[in-house]
Amino acid sequence: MGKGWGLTLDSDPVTSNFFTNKSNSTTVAGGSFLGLKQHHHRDMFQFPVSLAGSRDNDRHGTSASSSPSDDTKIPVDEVDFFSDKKVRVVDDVKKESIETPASDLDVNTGLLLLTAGSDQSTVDDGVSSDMEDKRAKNELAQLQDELKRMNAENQKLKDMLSHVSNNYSALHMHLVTLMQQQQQQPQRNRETQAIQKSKPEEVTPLQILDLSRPSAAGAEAAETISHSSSEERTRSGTPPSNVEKRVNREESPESESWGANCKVQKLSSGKPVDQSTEATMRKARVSVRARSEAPMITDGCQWRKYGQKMAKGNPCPRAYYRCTMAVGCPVRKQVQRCADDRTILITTYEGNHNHPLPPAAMAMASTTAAAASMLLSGSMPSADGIMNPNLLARAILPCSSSMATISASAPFPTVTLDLTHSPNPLQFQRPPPPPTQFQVPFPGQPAPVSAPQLPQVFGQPLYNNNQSKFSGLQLSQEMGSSQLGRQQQQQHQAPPQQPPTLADTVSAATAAITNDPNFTAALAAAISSIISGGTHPNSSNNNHRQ
DNA sequence: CGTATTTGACCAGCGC
DNA sequence: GCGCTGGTCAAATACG
Repeated sequence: MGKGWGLTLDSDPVTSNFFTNKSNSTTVAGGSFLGLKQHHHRDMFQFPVSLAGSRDNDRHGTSASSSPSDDTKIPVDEVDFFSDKKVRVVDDVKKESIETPASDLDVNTGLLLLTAGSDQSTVDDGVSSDMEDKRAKNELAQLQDELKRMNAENQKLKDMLSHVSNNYSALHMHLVTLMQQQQQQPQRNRETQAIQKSKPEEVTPLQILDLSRPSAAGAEAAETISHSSSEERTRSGTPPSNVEKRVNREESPESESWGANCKVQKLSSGKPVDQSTEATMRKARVSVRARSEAPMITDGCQWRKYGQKMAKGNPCPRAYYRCTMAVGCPVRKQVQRCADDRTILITTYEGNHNHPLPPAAMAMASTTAAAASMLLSGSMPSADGIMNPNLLARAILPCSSSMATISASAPFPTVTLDLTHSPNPLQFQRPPPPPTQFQVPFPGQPAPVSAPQLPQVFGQPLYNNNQSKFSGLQLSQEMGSSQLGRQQQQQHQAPPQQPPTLADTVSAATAAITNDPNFTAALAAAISSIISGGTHPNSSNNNHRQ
């Protein structure tokens, strides 16, 4: 297992790092939202907010810039800078006497005032030190005000993000629940009869199928949304293992998926705590096929390898991981390369997280949870084992309705999200990375990615401390760092689309967060898509469309 | 030295 | 019952 890409993620990188300054010493003092923006990100996305603090950053960037984008920006910044300066020098005379409260512009130019003042002093030494002190104090006060304002703004943005995140989770889970109900309506009678034949005291299909537990999404808000259903499930108490066994045995084994159901049975009989819930959660499997040179795809979670086996029919070993983000998290995953195409990495998830997840993990977890939920809701208790694939596909990957397939022959109900197809040939125009690299550049990295660079997730540096495994999520391959430009490209290239549904919006946000190499872009896209509810600002989603 | 990974052993289910 | 297979455990090992 390669060590180079071992990464960890803060429990909540957005709230703990992203809105604070502790992570990046190179950022602008003052803690502005843009302060985290690094030079190589600059042309990827910019919030439509103009903060004074970014100017110094740009100035630093201009000193040793070599990229074309920098070249184009340098003169503008310089001109602005000095034009402000000129104005500033003239204004100094007034300011010395009246000490007016600082406007935003004043704060911005106040930094320049130091330079201007010093320059001026070389020309005119007659300015009294009293005035200098006064002016310096004034500037200090302005800066402090600005700092406060920035902090308040950061706090507001933080709150907004939290709110949006909660809303997203709630909406997502609500959608899943609604779709479950929609799917269950025509089947309920038949399923109930079937179950009652085998075991009359068994739990109802609704209880069995309720996989909308928000743990996979990791959001507390979602937990409250499905609180009642979770309670019901817990109170029901009856392990659905019998139903599972019956269902599983109706399906023939498939070499590429998790095989026997022995583990579920083991779990059901072994541990007393929450067995029914866990067993129910773990029987659904979501397989993600994605192209990746990395040994594992990034899903935002921390995993620990606990086993490796040679699977039948595949020369590549199958690795077993369990989630280590929380003690006792039941989520496991298998990672195996496709026998036919070694560049395809098959990651199979099972279970739902019992702990909050960082946004990076939420994207994948909620997607897989939705897939598992709807898979089970449509197929698990029924004999045909098939739900409406279009509905599932649209709900999971609305942008790639042909890429979500359901394996009816798997020993476990398994939905496969095939993310190996790229509808956009532009995505493959970039030179292929070295074998040890990830195809998806990490957020915060300039493209192309080079392996030794410290990867970042969502604009935050990741600690390369070998605590866990992280690599590039391949939900959409070849997402370059120039995300915004590509998105704009894709907006033009994308075929005519149906009016976006809620699932579209949710998945768009998910995909954006998951794929985007620049968290600010992804965040903005997610927020925008959720808030606007239909404009698809993140056309990265269109990567999946065909 | 603590933690993660490796890898052989072990267990259970399933088919013959 | 036996062998095959998938999945997990845990001691040994590697690594920082």
